[in-house]
Amino acid sequence: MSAMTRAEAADVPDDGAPQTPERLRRLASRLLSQLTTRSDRLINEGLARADARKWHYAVLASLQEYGPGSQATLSRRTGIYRSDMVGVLNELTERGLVERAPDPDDRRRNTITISPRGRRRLRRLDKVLDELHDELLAPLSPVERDQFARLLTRLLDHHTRTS
Amino acid sequence: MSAMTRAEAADVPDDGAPQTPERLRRLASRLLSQLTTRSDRLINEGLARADARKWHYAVLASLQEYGPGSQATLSRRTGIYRSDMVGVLNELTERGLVERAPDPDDRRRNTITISPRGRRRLRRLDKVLDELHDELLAPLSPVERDQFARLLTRLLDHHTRTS
DNA sequence: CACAAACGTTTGTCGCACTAACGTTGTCGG
DNA sequence: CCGACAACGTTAGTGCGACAAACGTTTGTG
Repeated sequence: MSAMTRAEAADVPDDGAPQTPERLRRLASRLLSQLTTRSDRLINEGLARADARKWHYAVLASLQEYGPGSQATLSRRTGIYRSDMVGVLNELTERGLVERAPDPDDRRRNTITISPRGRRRLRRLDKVLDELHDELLAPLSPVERDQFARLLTRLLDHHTRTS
Repeated sequence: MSAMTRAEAADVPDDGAPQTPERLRRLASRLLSQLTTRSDRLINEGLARADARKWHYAVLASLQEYGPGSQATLSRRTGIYRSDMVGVLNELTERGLVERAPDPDDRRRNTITISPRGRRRLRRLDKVLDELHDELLAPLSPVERDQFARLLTRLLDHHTRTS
């Protein structure tokens, strides 16, 4: 009970390796959040270099694939909260990537439309994100990347149904 | 260019399904952060019910496995920033789970020691976390859980070496 | 002995998920 | 027809996690 305490704190000079406790190394939740921290940083910095944020991409992709929609619709499709959607759309309109116009059929809504410039931007961001994901998933083979994505999708699906 | 716009915003009443764009569904970074959001919430709420936070677990596990250490050492072992470590250790000492005493050999440091109560708490939290991870990984078979953990570990390792 | 480095601490920043509240506008049941 | 209610866009604010900056104290090092 007292023999093996202070094993490295005084004796061993702590050679480089951060010595993560095994309990933590095995914890899926921890692996997830740690990896996500790195991943988010990687993606955010990459997108920032292209004057974009991931929310921009989400909105542009949604508009491209499903056509125009109200802010609330976009909110549901992208998972961005409607509170935060306001700012995102401000940024996108500033850059001329989308257009925000009041919906004549329902004057509570704004109709958001992607612009030609927005489409070009989306294609650009597709490339940027492709490269970034190559970096993110570098240690994995194509097959493993697929496995990984499938596992993530299954877990995410389960926890969104069971919300 | 105008035929398929407003495809669902007006015509279809948007039946339940949130219609996530395919571009987003395939994005590993997005899957990661979405899942981590859910995972973090699950874990945080579960630990909160046991009057704990995940940082508590990290520190207790580190102390148990490697013995006492200074706050800076703990910081490196757990990945918690030294700025935040202060508060965590306050909470842990308040609950009598660790002891913080000035190190006589180096008066800059505090030596943090786990208490018997801390050890009991750690065992309790082991159980709590086991149950929570069962919920988190529910859709996966044991083999798949292992695959998942290995993939995460490999990715994380890669991005910590290449930090 | 001067200087740099490590330690613990306080304070603050940034991004993200999320809540609360408000005024406006549409819907629907009696 | 109207009164209750819901949806919309917007503003402001909360909580949390990761992190930077700066400070006084203490300790090794040239």
